[in-house]
Amino acid sequence: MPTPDNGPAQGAVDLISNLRQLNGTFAAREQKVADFVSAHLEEISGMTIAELAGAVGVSTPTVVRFCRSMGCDGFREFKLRLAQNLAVSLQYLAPNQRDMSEGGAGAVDQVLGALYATVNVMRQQIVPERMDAAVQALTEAGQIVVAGVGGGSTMVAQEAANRLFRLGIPAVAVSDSYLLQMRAATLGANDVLLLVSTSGAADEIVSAAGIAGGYGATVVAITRPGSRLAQEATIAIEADLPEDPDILKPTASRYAHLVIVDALAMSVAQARSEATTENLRRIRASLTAYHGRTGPQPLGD
Amino acid sequence: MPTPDNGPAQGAVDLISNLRQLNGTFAAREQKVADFVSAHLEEISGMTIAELAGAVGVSTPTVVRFCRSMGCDGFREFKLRLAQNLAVSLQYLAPNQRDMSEGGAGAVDQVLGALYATVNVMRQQIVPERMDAAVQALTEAGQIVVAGVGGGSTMVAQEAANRLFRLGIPAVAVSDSYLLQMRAATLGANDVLLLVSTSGAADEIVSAAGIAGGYGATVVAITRPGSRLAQEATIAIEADLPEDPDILKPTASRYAHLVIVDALAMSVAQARSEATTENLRRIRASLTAYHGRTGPQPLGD
DNA sequence: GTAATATTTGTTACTTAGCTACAAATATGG
DNA sequence: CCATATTTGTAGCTAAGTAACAAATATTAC
Repeated sequence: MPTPDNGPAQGAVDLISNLRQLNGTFAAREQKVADFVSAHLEEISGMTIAELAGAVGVSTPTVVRFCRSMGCDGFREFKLRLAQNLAVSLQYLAPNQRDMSEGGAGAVDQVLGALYATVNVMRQQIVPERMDAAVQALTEAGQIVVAGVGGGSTMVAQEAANRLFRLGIPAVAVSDSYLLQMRAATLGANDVLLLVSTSGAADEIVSAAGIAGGYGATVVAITRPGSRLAQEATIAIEADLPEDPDILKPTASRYAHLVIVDALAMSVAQARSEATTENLRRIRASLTAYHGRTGPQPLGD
Repeated sequence: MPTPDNGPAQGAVDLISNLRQLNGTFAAREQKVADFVSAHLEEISGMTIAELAGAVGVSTPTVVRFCRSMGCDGFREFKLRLAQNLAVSLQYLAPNQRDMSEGGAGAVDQVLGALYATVNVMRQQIVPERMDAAVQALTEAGQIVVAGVGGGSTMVAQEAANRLFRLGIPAVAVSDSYLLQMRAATLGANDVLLLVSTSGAADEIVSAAGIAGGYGATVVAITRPGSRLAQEATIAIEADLPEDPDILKPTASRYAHLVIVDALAMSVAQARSEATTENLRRIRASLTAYHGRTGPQPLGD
């Protein structure tokens, strides 16, 4: 859909999603190649065309033809692009190879691995139309109430309120359950309730969505696909994110949610830029007067 | 320094930093190759060894030898690894090519671009020893006070306190300037003051660091290299992060700081795992009793 | 200062990887 | 059931990457 005709080897096209999309449309033996590639994504880049053909049980030209069907110029380019597409997650996700015990930077790498994996999955699942709809609702909102349950989501909610508030839109983050129900009941047709929940099953959140929706407010939810919250929401930005069962590790989905919030806030900012820049100028001016520093520095530190 | 002897082609080693590190130690003609590669990083993956050799003005075996010096098995592997290393930044950092105007997923991509860029820079600058030292201090801390100024850093500070608190260590986040000074004064030899500041120049933070340090507390700072805060801190985790001057865009350094905090918290958790798991078990049990759900779900949502 | 050794670099030759052209086999439609 | 498309494999070709050896250059010791 993003690229109706992939003519001269576009570097940015994601091979893997392309593979998923074309799945089923291949000729019989080419499909076998596709299956094998899907199952052994990481090894392909290190293989020769003969090895791959041998492993699949087809001839080498079939492999080349498969690469062409994928929009590549040949096997060489296919390998290269596949490697590049995978690199992001692979770079840090070297599975057992890395010692858990090595302290120092090891922990950083682990966090980064989870971060990359989560964020990439999120990127695949984002539906642009939903984002646009959410941006529009937020841009035109009279007031915005943001909420999230649990440690991670609370933080994201607060950050969302923070960012939106800076744009001159009355936005508050609510973390108390009862307060949330009350706030939800005060929202009207022109207001937005923005909810963040990894699971989408927390009662207080779903209930708040119902209440706000009942009063005609737009409910934007960042949550798991098909969850109760997703069903209740007016606009559901859905992402099914992998979570590490290891309870010692941090919840990586926070990052994905933060990215979504940042993207929404940025789009809203651009949409409202006239009103916004004036507001930011004022904030900056007051801060500069406060601690004297100037220069191209991000607001708020 | 991380890899004294790079024997059998370690996949995770970053070629580009390796290149910078080895710069100057190459033989004359190999150095010419290195220079050319540095200057044309992105094109290399698409070149043949003959093309590269021709462009540099050396023989093909010299190129192969250069690749070997870099720890690769040959030119093939070199190209592949270079492509992988570059992919991360290239994937989203396609400069002006991407339309600013395309809403929807475009904003997400922009945020992701900034995220990747920032986080990769951070990863390069992390000093493992500092991380280890910080982890040790935090692990053995009697109490921890966390603080950050400005929107982004405040969030990170709160998240840090949140994570550490879950591990059974008394940790609080302070956002009020005066309260921070007071809190800092109450810290003793066994306590830790964890400060987050992008600029490292905010008076209230630097002052708090001085006070806490004066009373013998360990001051851990996540901040800019050489900043006032970095100088004042006992353990400085330094990262010089690129910031987009566009005020509408989100502050990407938050992500880098969050990753550091997560990594620290995770390491502390592992260090204290005996005490920790019991604590987490209790939290989980109480939550489960509260909303009935179970399963391998991250704590707190 | 020169001989001896080590290091660096290029030339030649070889193996194999990837691609093209063509032919056989299979599927599709009338 | 035949004729036409489409798919697949075989054989051969080009060139890419590498190895082995030899020449050139730098380094060291006496």
